[in-house]
Amino acid sequence: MPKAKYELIYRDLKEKIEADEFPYQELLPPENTLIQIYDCSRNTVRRAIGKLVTDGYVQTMQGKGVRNIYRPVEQTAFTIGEIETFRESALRNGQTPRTEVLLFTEITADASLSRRTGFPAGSELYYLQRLHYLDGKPLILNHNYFLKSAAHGLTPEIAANSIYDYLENTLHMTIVNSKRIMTVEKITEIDEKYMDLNVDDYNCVAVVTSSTYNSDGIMFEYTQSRHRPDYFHFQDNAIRRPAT
Amino acid sequence: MPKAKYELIYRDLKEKIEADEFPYQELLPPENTLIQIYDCSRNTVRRAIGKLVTDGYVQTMQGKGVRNIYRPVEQTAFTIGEIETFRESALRNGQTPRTEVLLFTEITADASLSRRTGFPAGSELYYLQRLHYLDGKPLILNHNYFLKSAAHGLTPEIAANSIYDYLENTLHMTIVNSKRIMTVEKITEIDEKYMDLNVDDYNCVAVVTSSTYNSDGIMFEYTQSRHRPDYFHFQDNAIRRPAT
DNA sequence: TTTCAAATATTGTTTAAACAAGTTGTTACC
DNA sequence: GGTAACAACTTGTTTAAACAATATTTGAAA
Repeated sequence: MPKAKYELIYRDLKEKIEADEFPYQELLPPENTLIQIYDCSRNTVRRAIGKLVTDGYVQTMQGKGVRNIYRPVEQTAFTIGEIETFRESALRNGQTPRTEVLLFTEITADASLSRRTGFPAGSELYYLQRLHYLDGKPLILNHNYFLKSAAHGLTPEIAANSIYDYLENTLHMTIVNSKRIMTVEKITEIDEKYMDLNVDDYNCVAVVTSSTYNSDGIMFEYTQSRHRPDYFHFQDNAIRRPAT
Repeated sequence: MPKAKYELIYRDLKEKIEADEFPYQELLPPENTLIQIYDCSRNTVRRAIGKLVTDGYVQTMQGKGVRNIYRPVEQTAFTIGEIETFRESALRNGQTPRTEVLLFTEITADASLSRRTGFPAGSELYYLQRLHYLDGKPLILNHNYFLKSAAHGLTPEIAANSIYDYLENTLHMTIVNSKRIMTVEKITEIDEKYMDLNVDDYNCVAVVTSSTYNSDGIMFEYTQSRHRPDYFHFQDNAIRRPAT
């Protein structure tokens, strides 16, 4: 339920751009027109446009206007670009998700694990291994570490569905921020076994390591996602800051 | 030369956070204090803080304050995360960059190339192959396509230094926006030859495909960067939008 | 017709103010 | 001591206004 007015304007403009209601490379209506359309102040319109800029949908040009530079992307397979659960991502792309829980244990972080994950030594954690299928194909092997104090009550049944759904809707946690690092690593025997890969074919996987924070500023999750290389697809939009 | 006040405040706070002047997990001074420190309005302070949020440096909590969640990252090798030239990135990480131009030609986009790159068919282009070395090691093999009309006067000598430096400082072009897609691809013979790789070791490379726009909204560059997998490292910070 | 200056249109920055919404601390009351 | 109401503090949203900076159009003068 979005309440903020700028959020509504942002979504409306975004939908219109995606629906091709503004021609590619052409200018959107000027701010003054949008102010009348949406019956709001200039700041509110500008805030909505600012979000479209960071999305890479439009480009503002001082003195000229706001140009539509949105291009639809071909959804090859699995696409990430925001904090989105596997399920959300799959459904958005019209695919059928399934998750298999390979391992569900509780562990205490020792010095080594603490260094690797960033959890304080001695933290009580859930450690899970999960395999994500898309349209029947195993694509992602996840190693999840959840802080027990923040995700208490987690079960294998929940893990087979959506952990985030549980955290957000049952525990009422608010997920805010996720720092991610992408690398490419050599395939392991576990990868090979579960993701149906063959060293003679691909001998690497794409690895996304993420540390996720909730609204209390607590890092409650550390996850390593190992992706089948032939289905890995990550999108990004970068903005160049003016010269220093 | 940053002129905007919010930009100065943003940079000052960012430096202070990186210099550990605010303790990790603690709150920054409240807005009202920052208003006095920087002698500005509340909006201006909030704009600076907003940029720190998207950088993943801080987290705002309504009713509580702004928490520092910045963690320094170990710079393993080559790190991307903004629009940055190879040279800028290398120097920022204290490394020695060198670029070798393998190929410098001028071509006209046919239907196939147009479909692949997004340039209109018939576009006059520069096509370059460049090899980027870091501390003597060949790490990135670039296939660059530049729109001739936007990058006229490009020479192999310029390409061996910094093309962006030429575009920005000589042609006075303003680079604004870059859409990037990351995938993992099978290694090619060219990759193997130039990046000193061995199929028996890694048989994949990390591929970053980028389409870059200037301030006129023109896509003037299409580049495919093929990275040595063992040195590839991409950082990102994602923010979860509130539930729909 | 050409050229230069002024006016107009558009986005960029900053200030000020009011109210909303969430958190924390205090105080009065039982 | 416990609790509930209240006050104080903090961030979130929105409006209004003024001026700056850039691009385009208009119009007057040569």
